[in-house]
Amino acid sequence: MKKVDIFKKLRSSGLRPTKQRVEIAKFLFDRDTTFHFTIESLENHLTKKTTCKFALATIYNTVHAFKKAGHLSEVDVRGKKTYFDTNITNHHHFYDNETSELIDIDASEIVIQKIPKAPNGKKIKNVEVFINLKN
Amino acid sequence: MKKVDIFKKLRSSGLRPTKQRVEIAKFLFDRDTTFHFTIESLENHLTKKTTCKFALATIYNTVHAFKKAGHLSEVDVRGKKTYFDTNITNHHHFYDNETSELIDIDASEIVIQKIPKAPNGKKIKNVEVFINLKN
DNA sequence: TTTTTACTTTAGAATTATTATAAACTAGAA
DNA sequence: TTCTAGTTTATAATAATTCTAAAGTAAAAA
Ligand SMILES: [Mn+2]
Ligand SMILES: [Mn+2]
Ligand SMILES: [Zn+2]
Ligand SMILES: [Zn+2]
Repeated sequence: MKKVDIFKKLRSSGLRPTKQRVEIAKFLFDRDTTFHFTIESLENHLTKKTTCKFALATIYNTVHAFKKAGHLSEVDVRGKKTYFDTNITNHHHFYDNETSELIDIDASEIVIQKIPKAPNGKKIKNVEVFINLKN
Repeated sequence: MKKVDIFKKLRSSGLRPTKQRVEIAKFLFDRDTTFHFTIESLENHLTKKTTCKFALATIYNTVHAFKKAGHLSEVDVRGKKTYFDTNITNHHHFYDNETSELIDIDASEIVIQKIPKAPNGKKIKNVEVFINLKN
């Protein structure tokens, strides 16, 4: 991903390209495959692998701005911390409870044959399949 | 559900039948249909509809004991609060984001035709389908 | 370029859900 | 009854997240 694209992610999220935000965007989007992260894991990476300083609030604010702009999604995982996902396509997850690891499942890999109709006056927005793993 | 059964729930959870615990168990299990709740909604009910006093810690402890004994399950819902479920069968959920309401879907109402195999050395423990609703 | 303005970062405080603590209380065994 | 282990409770501690307001900076205006 080029610098231009990083700036595009920032601009389309209503964010000025400050050095903190550029570092965050580079880490999140300048890569070949998508991944899952928490604010904590993101902060760990940033403090270890970059030179600039990051206030926690800056990380929270930037991640939320990306999410609001549709550049990140959130995954529901049991537990206290929020998991984010750079894969914003419709997809599903394996969850390994031992390692707390999320693994993507492409939407095409799961086919649902039968599904109930939505209740009175409601529509189905999306269907999320979550597969818990054991050893 | 008879008093005997309430006592059985408590005993099988390793809990003595104190007045607080009996009230909690009666509210959770002495009814015809299962339901979903949070610690907060449970506390609201208990303080309004019963005469005895409940420390928050007692509610947390009792609910967790029921969960550990398998009398309650936990549902993953986006948000900060933990949702519990008196339906302990394998089942799925509709989630109405407008009202924050969970609606049960019986396991038989969803049929999955195709599912990926679990990664290396792992097995599938269970499959949870979560259907988000919109208006 | 300088000035100005609006936006941004930051440290620390506040908030919220949850869990831990330890003293006063109680169910049930002896 | 007495005794003991288990229980309730108020309160403190913890952990993730959000808020605040002062100091700093990007980019528009002059
Ligand atoms: Mn969650
Ligand atoms: Mn949750
Ligand atoms: Zn994913
Ligand atoms: Zn349910």
